[in-house]
This record gives sequence, C-alpha cells and structure tokens, in this order.
Amino acid sequence: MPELPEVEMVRRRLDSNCVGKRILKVDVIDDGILDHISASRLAKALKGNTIVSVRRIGKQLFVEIESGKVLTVHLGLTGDVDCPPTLPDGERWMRFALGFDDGTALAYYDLRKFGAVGLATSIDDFVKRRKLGPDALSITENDFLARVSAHKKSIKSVLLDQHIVAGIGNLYADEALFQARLHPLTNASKIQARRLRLLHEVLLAVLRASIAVETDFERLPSGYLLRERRKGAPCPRGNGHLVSIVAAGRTTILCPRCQRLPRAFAEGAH
DNA sequence: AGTACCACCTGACGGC
DNA sequence: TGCCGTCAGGTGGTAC
Repeated sequence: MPELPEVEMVRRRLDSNCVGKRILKVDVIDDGILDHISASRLAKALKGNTIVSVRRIGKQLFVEIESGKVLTVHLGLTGDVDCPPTLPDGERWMRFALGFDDGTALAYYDLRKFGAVGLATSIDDFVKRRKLGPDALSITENDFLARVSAHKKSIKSVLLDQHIVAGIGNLYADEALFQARLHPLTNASKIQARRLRLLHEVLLAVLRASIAVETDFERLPSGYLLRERRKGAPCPRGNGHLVSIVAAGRTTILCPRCQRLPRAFAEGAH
C-alpha cells in the first residue's frame, strides 16, 4: 500500500527504532528483491556498521550507515518494514532482515516482490542515476508548476511519473485531482497556472492529512475520496456517483460532475 | 526525446 | 468445494 505517506510512516518507524544501532547480522531470505547486488556483497558492506539516519525521497527510503554508504529500500506494491524485538525466522513474505547489537531487528516483507533492497554510494548518486524527481512534500510551488506544465501527457500520468515529482501513486493522484476538480485526462500543459497552484496546494494537504491519520483512510475528514474510493460510491461533495476509467493504464476513480474535461483540454487535443 | 504499454510476482475475490 | 479469470496502491525496459 505504499505511496509517500505510507513510506513516511515506515521512515519514522525506522528512525525511532534503528538509528544508533550496530548491524551484526544480515539475512537475505530471497535474493530476488536485491537490486543489482549479491547477498554476500551487501552483507559485507553492512556488517559492523551503525545506522546513522533514515531518509526518504518520494517512495524511496535511504538508510545511511557509518561508512557513508546507503542501504536503499523500496516497498514496491506490497512491501513493509517492521522493527521486531528479535530477529524473526521463517516468517511468511519476509525477504530480508538485519539483526542489531541490542538483539532487535529490522524485517522487510514483500508479498509480490516488486520492491527492492540495494546499496548506494550516496543518496545524491542514487537520485541522479534514477533521475528521481523532487519529493512531493518539499517541492516548491514554482518548481511544481514548471515541471508539471512541461509535459503534454495526461495530468494523471504526470502525477504518477516519479521523475517529475516523487511520491504520488495511483490513490493520492486520484484524491488530489478530485480535490482540485481536475479531470485525470486533462493535458498537463494546458492547465492554467492558477489551477496548477491549487493542485499543488491540495496535494500537500492530502499527503499531510494522510500522515496525520497514520494513513488510516477511515479517519480522513469528510470530503475525501479515499474514504470510499470505488466505482458507484457517492461523490464526497454530494454530486452524484463516482465512476471508474482507465488513465495512464491505471484504474482511476473520479466524479464526472466535479471533474469535467473541456474538449479542448483533453489529452492530445490542440 | 517523449510517451505508451507490458512484464515482473502473488494473492484475494467473484462467478460458474 | 474448486477452478478460472480478473484485479491490485509500482516501476523498468522496450517499442513506437
């Protein structure tokens, strides 16, 4: 379930449970989740190191260690990281684990194995190599406007593109577009500047609200699409019912009355 | 270069 | 009950 708010919850969990601890054991249960590195090379780089900090850009986690190297962690579609009191053994879906000097552990779970664990020279180096865009919570309004309006594809696929802005996934894209009353298929380069400023503003509000309720959508204020995001559910503004379309190849839920698509603004129109 | 599409992997769910 | 098709919140590579 991990988009920016979910990954931020994991970051905070690791920050309060792992920083300052020394890695004694590196347990690679399934090397299919390793990102272009062997289990032995990763273990060698990590063992004996103390964890210095845990950072996040978009959906990407960075665990910085004493040596200066960085353990990179991505949760994919179904990943999660836990900090159990002892090193687990044989748990379902556990793919990777670290054992610390105080007996506690870090355990990485990933049912579908779309996630990845790797090693980087530095956060900057990783960001450059992957061309990762600025984090959705930190990007300035001007940068957001410039980056988003530079693309002619649909606003939905722009929001999902981690090279443009990092951290937004299918669900939060739908929520932000609903809040900004933008149709997902609107050509991003044709959206007025003031509407893009609104989109930036609601995007920040949505991400912050989700973090505030610890990503429990049921606790979101009324008026949020995420409380009941499904085809046929009532529009949170009371404007009829939600529908489902495919945008950017993904299931997209919207309110056809709140989110109109002017013909001239459609993707591909000119 | 920019955009569109598929594959990667496993499980849950609805229909027959 | 059981089998089958469909769908799921991400991303990288490949093919236009």
